[in-house]
Amino acid sequence: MGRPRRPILSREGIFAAALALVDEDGSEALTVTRLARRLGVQAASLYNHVSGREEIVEGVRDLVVAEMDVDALDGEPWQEALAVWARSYLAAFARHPNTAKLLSTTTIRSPATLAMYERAVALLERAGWPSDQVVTVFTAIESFAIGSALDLAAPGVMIDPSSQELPLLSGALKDAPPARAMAAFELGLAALVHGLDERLRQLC
Amino acid sequence: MGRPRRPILSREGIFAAALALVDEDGSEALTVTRLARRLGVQAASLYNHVSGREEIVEGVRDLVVAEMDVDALDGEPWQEALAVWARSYLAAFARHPNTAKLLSTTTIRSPATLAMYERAVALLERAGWPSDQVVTVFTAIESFAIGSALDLAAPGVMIDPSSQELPLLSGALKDAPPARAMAAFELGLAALVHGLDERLRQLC
DNA sequence: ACCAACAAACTAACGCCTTTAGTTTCGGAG
DNA sequence: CTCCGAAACTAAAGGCGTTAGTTTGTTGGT
Repeated sequence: MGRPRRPILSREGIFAAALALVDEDGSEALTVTRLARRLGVQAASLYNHVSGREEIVEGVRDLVVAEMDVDALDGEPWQEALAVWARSYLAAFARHPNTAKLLSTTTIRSPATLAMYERAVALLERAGWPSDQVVTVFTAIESFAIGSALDLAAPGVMIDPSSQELPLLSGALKDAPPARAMAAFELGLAALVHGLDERLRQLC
Repeated sequence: MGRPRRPILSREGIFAAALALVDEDGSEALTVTRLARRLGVQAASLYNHVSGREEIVEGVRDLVVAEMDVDALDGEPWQEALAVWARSYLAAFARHPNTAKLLSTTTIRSPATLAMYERAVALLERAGWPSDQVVTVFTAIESFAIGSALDLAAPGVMIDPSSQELPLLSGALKDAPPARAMAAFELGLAALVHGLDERLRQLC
């Protein structure tokens, strides 16, 4: 076949297709072979545009991070700014739940991600956090957000209703709100930010 | 070769070898082929003892969960009990950092894990949390713990020191404590538990 | 003591996967 | 117009999980 009259592939197109593939078929569906099939192309052709599967994953990460509200980190007060940003963080993963598993091991090399961190540091220093605690505070928030994103994508607790063991858990699950993961995120975020606020006040 | 005079394999041996393999060579090293090689056996032989790779992963999960201090969930007061348990949760993953990625997508089918949840529910109900919030509270804590475990296993922030961009982030990273992930966990845990405590008080 | 049944290893094979090497064809620059 | 590089291809190597069928050792009933 040789070179086509108009290029079929591009880095952006590959990343977008990869994200769509993960959204539709799950994180384990992101294989070079299946991605190529979706793009109407042989697997080897992708290697003209990207260095390998790993680079494709990083491309997906950039697309998801791009949906986060990084501008929120410029807001005031810091507690509110952090909460708004964290909500947009979770919202991005809520729109692409299957990417959470794919991206949870944070290979922090993506420029977009680093730029986001830079602004978060600025926010916390402006707020008066001592410089040796800035990274600690932000890490705590992000760990919570990542964990919540994974929980959001997890397929609810599977419990055998026939077994009479675990009566308390069964009951608690019945009473739990329908949007379990989201409710836990909001509750935890509020508690976390409130707790951090008191800690900061106590430092001054 | 046929049946050996004494069995070479057993479920427990397979799970233990799988955990050791992940500990030594990382989560992506857990393949049926490599696990078999480590056990001195052909890959297909494992299928006489386990149904497939997924069951092996669940076996690893059970081993890690077994290292957590579930008894802590019977303690008093609930804030302290939850904190002790969460620390043992993170400690288990600290001993086996590479398993975090393997287990983070919580297929909650393992009996040990469900039993742990049952006791957590009991703890929170004893503490006076309304029944429709028990699962929410526990989910928040566990999401934070899982996120922290992943962070613990992550290979620190890779930042190019030659590039003059990201000055704030570079500085903050220099000032951050050496055990960054652990410090973030302790700070976040304290804030989270404190915030939840205030929320509960406010409900009464 | 024999034989059937079962257990636990094996070999072979399928259909995926990632990646590399080499080939063909097209577009654009000199 | 020619030639170089871009962008598709085909072919292949080597690893993956899993299934099917085979061999051999152990054990329990007659």
